[in-house]
Amino acid sequence: MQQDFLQEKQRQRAPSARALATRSKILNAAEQVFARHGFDAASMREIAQEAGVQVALVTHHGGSKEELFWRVVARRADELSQARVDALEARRFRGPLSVSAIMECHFGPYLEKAETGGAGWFAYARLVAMVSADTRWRDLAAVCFDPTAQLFVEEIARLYPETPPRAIAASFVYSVSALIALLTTEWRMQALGDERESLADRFDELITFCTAGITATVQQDS
Amino acid sequence: MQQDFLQEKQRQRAPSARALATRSKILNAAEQVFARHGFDAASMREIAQEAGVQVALVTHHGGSKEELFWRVVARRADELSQARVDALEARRFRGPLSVSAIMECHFGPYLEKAETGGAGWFAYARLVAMVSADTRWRDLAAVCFDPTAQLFVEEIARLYPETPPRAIAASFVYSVSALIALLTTEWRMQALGDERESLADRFDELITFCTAGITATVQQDS
DNA sequence: CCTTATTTTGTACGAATGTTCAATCTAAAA
DNA sequence: TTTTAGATTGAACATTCGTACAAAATAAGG
Repeated sequence: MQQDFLQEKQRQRAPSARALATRSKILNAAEQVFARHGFDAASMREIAQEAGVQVALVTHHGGSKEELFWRVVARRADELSQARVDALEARRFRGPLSVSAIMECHFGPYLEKAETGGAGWFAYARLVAMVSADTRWRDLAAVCFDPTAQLFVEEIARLYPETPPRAIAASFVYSVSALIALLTTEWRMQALGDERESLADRFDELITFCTAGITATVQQDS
Repeated sequence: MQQDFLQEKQRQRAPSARALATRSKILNAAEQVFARHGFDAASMREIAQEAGVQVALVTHHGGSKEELFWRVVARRADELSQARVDALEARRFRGPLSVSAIMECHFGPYLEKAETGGAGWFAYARLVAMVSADTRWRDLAAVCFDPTAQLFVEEIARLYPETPPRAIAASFVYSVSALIALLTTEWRMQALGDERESLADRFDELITFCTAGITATVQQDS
């Protein structure tokens, strides 16, 4: 994805290897702190401390607090969006698509990254929840999330040409919100009697839930 | 619901009618400001200004900022929980329950209140989203939300005795998260092509979605 | 080696925050 | 009417916040 929303300032030299390392260290620290406290309660000072650098260095690499949040979200969103589109393309070659296949192409790549990529991707899930819930991040969502989501909605719409797109868009948003709930409100499920099981099993269950929901909705509205 | 988590200080006189009025004015103002900016970005000063009173008066009636948030959430949660339980009881007299009937008893009372009760209930939806997403409100959710949710989960579990409760709890959380998404991320749905329609129609669609999802999940896991 | 762009440090500023407290006003109770 | 608990005001406190800036350290390019 082209990141034209915040270009780097003009450089005369390429950033040094060490600079790139600290830059990544700062983004990781910001990701953890933002996920832990939310945007407003997170402080630049805690981010700096978590990264082991000075406060001004965070500003130097990340820009303002708001710009820093953009960079943190966009970094993972770009990687994940690419993986989702790739999964969809690969699946297309293996025959005609179904609703469950499309949802697997959307949920699957995140599962793989979360299982192998450590705490960063779980923190990212909390950031997605924040961005989706707060109208303040409208533009961020429009840049980072909407294009890929639009792609998947259209893919489902192709399966049901006589169903109005709005019904599909709504049920897709419900599905994504359920995914975010799975990743961010595990404590609430446990409080209601859901003991821990493997993340992969939960994903299978979720895909069953969403596929049935989407199918029932489009059939009712067509 | 018994509100033992923060009792009033001992009084020698009953609060005057005017005091009760300003108290309610403050809770309403806090509700709006919390919903608008989130807990951390909301300021006691903006709440005071919105209520047309001094800052110290907000503290006097609401306690600390955190206590004030509890009071704001608990006020609506108690009323809504009562309505949901009443709806379930009333429905039981009209014959055997189904999944869709149970979900209607959960979603319906909110719809009625939102359609007649003005902006307060829409603000409350945003507060529920915050509480559900942030582990900081674990105790608040346990007191205000979990008992009623537990009741509905058990009601569904009674329909499928051979299904493990955790599958039902998970799909119920997915359903509630979809309801919250419907109420708080309308802008995201519109960005994906969902034009505005009546709230009641959206609720019908959502119940279709959730009923199908729950039914498919419990049948797969039994 | 020397120059210079970049990275990193340390510090400081002004603004905004939640909370507290004494003083004043209101109205219920005696 | 007198008394007094409670409601309301206004101002102040200490703290934390995001940001800016100059100086020092680093490393790349000539």
